[in-house]
Amino acid sequence: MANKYNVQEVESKIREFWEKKKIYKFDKKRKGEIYSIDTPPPTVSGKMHIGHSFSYSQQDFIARFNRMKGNVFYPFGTDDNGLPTERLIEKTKKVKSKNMSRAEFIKLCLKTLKEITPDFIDDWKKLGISCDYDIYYSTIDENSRKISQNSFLELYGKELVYKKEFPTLWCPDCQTAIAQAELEDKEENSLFSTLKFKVMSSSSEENSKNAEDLKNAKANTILIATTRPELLSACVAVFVNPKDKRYKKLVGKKAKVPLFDFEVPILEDESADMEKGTGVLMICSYGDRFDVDAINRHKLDAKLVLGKDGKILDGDYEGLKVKQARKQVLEDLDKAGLIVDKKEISHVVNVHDKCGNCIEFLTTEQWFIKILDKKNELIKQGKKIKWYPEYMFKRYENWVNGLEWDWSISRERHFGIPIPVWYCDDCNEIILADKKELPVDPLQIKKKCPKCKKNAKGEEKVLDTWATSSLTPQIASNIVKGDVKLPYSLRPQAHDIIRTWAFYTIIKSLYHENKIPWDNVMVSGFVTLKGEKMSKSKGNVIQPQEVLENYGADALRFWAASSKLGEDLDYQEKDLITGKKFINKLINASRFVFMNLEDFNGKRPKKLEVIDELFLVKVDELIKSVTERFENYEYSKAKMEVEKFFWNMFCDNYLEIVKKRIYQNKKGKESAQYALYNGLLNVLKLIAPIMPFITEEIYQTYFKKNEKDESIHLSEWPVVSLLLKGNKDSKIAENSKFDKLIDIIVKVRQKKSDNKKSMNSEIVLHISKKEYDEIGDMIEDLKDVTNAVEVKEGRFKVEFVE
RNA sequence: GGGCCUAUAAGCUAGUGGCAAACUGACUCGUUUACACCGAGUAUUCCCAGGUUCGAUCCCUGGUAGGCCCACCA
Repeated sequence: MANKYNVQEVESKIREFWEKKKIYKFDKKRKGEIYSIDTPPPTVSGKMHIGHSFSYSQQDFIARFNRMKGNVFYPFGTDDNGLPTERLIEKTKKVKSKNMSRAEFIKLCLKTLKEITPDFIDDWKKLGISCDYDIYYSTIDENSRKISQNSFLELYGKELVYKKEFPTLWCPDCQTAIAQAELEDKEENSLFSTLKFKVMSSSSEENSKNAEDLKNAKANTILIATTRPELLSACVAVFVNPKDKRYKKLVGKKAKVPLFDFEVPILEDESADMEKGTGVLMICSYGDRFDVDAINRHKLDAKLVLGKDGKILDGDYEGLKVKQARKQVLEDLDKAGLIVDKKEISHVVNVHDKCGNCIEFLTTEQWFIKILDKKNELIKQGKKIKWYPEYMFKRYENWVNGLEWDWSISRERHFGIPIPVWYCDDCNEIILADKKELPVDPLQIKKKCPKCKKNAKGEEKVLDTWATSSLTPQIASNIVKGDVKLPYSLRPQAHDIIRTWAFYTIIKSLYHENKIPWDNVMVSGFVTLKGEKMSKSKGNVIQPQEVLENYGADALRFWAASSKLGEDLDYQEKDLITGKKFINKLINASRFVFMNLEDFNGKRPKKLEVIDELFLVKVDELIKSVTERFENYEYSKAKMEVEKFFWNMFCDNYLEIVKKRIYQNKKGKESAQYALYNGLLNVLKLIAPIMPFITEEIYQTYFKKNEKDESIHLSEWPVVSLLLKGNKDSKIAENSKFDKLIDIIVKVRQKKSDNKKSMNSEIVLHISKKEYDEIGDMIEDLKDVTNAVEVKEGRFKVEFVE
């Protein structure tokens, strides 16, 4: 091994070795239970970002640990069927999906994906993510399309999918329906305007044909505050609270909508908050979700004023976008003297998570999956899964409890998996695709209505990307022909998509297989920079490619292992440096160990020196603890324990203790060699899941000739019994002797330091009789490490030899 | 407004019902058979208040601050 460690060189050499030898190939015949991982397919976005490198490292620790304990199924996929991909293609290819035919655009998407995906995946390989990249899926490939469309058909058959015309969440910018889970909050400044509505003293007998009378009637005025004056023309009612005495007498009368001069009923409804605004609430179709509820409740007729493009449909404001219309309406109201008060407020509005634009409610025909009547069952499923950290289950539960709509799965997009249905032009019959023809694009295939034999029209909508990515376990299983079944062992993911990916996957596997999708979920946090979430807009982005270039994958992974599961981690350059130092130390210690192992035959000597045996007991304790840590997904503690042990126990103490014995060919040399060899090998194995490159490099350089396994990552996870033989209790008792020895060494070092002497200055050491008796069989070692010419009984004292 | 998480040294983090700890940084010292990307040593600390307890940084209650999710959108 070269003296100077060239990270780039070594890591790419090791990577090539892994690929050539197919170290991470899934082989179901390999012994050991299969630990299956539902790998998150990253959205193809050009480059891996730091958050990816963080969370994928964390799942890889677990994957590698389990590979050494048995067998691992670890596929890789990319998510590339939705809006983000459309946007990426539009941006990189400088095209507008809207201006292209669907077939043309899809062709371009697929072609571009083919170009960019390999480079994209390469970043994962460079990080040392140990997936079997041959078990690969894309959420737009044939297998995925087939499974996704099949899921749709199956759920339709079970009456869990339905189509309905309903006011749904709509993004005017993306021009598609969206799901509740795709909403995000955004703080926005708005003008909160108080408008004058005339109250007509109409009774039930009177109506508008007596216009003359009404005009003469004594017209009261009520004030209504709103942030959405552009929806005035869609006003369908005015609500007051039944308990509100101020407005009691108005109930049953009609209010005249300012500017538009039509009348709407004044109704009592609990939802009107007496404290808010003027206590009077106007209901428009549709300002928000409460308008939707209110209109349904009172069976009011909705008015359609907004088009799918977010523009006003007709009237004086036709063609204006929501915000323009708002401005114009306000100006006109102002001119007419209908505004009593205006104030600037800051409030939170719902925006689409993909584009950040305000959502609207539009009545459109959409496909839904039933979930509202299954809340309890879905929570029950969630409870069967083990969540790491445990409290993440709460987030899931809260989300399920707070659901208000069924899952809207259809999207008005070009690029996506088509919904496999046709509609008869004549009788509107829904014609389903045949399972055998999947995957299918209904726009490409002509069908006839089985009833009236007329031509049927293909559905233009596509499935939302979550409708497909919620099937990743089934998609991956299908690649290996069902060798891996649900439930998987593990779903790794970040906490922001509990309400989407985790939730939807749980729904699908409940509906399709009546199972939980996985036994365990491990939830990663985010990467922050100085406490702030990284984002391109803030410009505080760290590129993992640069980190890999400067420090290497092992150091990056070492950093990623320093945060507890579920917790956000602040990016700190110094952590990378610490990782790099640790790598260096591993290299140097290994070189030193093997410098002294040239005449070592690999066999266990008949008798181990006490100190060596005790050291190996320490290693055993470490193995036991680290194994438990990994089993509980506590990789950060595992890392910390190995790091600490290696640096302090192994290098600073044990190596120092046995140095002289080996240099000077003293008695017990073989015993020390044996302990060094096994101690180092086990430490390497314990840290291998976290730092796969350097451990492999050291294994190949020094251990391979004696060890049977082709790669350290295919070697067996260390087991405790190796060293802890015989009476366990007595070993532990003796073990405290080891600690005692360390205590004395520390005290001697302190004395030397106090006296400004070098660590290898010669001394005569005095220790108490009790100590002397206790560590009696290790006196030679004590002499070696403290450079004492003599150890005497008596009060503790360090005498310096001139 | 509801739920959840977090609060420990200058920084980042472990940890425990009984002398509070690692790493980085600071300071002092040392370095000739792995490593100066090293070794040894020193200093500094448990958010606030109340309770349980012989004893609380840890458990309980309340508060404060920060983060996340949800609700609020007239």
